[in-house]
Amino acid sequence: MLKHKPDLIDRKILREIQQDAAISNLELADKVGLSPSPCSRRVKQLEDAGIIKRQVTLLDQEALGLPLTIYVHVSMQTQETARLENFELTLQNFEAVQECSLITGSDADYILKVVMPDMAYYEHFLLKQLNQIEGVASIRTSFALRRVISRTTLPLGHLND
Amino acid sequence: MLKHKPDLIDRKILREIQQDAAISNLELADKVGLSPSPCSRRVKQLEDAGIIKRQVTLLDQEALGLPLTIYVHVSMQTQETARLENFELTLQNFEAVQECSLITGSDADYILKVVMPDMAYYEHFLLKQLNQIEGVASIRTSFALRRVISRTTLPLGHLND
DNA sequence: GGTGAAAAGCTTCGTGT
DNA sequence: ACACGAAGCTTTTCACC
Repeated sequence: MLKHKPDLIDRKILREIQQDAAISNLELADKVGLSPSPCSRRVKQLEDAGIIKRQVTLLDQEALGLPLTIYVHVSMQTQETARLENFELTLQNFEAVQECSLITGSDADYILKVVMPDMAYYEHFLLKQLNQIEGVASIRTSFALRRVISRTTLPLGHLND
Repeated sequence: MLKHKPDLIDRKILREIQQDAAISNLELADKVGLSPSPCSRRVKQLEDAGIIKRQVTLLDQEALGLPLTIYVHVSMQTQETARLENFELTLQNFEAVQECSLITGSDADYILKVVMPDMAYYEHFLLKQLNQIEGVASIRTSFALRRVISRTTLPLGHLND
């Protein structure tokens, strides 16, 4: 899906705004070596091309009282479409679930990343919510001891000419 | 780490700006039922309290030619501190690594989430980069067949009075 | 915390190169 | 396609209620 292949300046723009969405067009233009007008034009084009999705504010997990990050591997009894759909739909209701992917190459079917205030909350989530969903066969829990890398910036190196 | 416990209005603010960092203070104030001045005051307080970290722009993985999301479980030969530190430091150089956590409750030591343009890139990453790091014992690869949930918004429900 | 006004900043044009 | 410059607007920031 590479309709609008970003050139060198586009990539500079993307690099900057990925790190800081609050940057003004003026400062952005300066950093990428452009004047404000063509810079904002390029940003708009990148939005229209669907490359720029949206701007979000990142909060601090610890400061909000969510020190626990947990990776959960979920296996399903069957791979029936209806079962999977129901599982995925139910999961949408749990705000603690930051990520969920259907995966292959593992004994599990889904991998989840969830954040929690403490163990009591996780126990409740595990036994009363996740484990209650129809079709769940087994669950394996991995606690994150330490966050080594946590990035929202996508790599752009593969776009080089 | 709950120095400044956010009240109801704070939580409304956090909910809004988590979803859209581009919202103006005027519109934000309106949405949370405040006038602009106290609203911006609260946002500043939340920043000072370390609850608000920063604003970022999210890009589209597919539009950028990065259709592959891969979860990688890495086991280390030993848990020697120096080895782990070297592994973690080396990993910082790989922009494709979106997340990396040291985990327990699994046979693996680290779980990684990486994004890739295609299989050839991943093969290179796996054999020439990840596998070359001192102390890596074994690597298990799980391809994401489908992204079910991908959120950057932290849950706030546990803060309710 | 609300209201108002002033000041500062940004974005957006048009024009020219 | 980019640079420059002016106009117009929004936003932030006070002082005061």
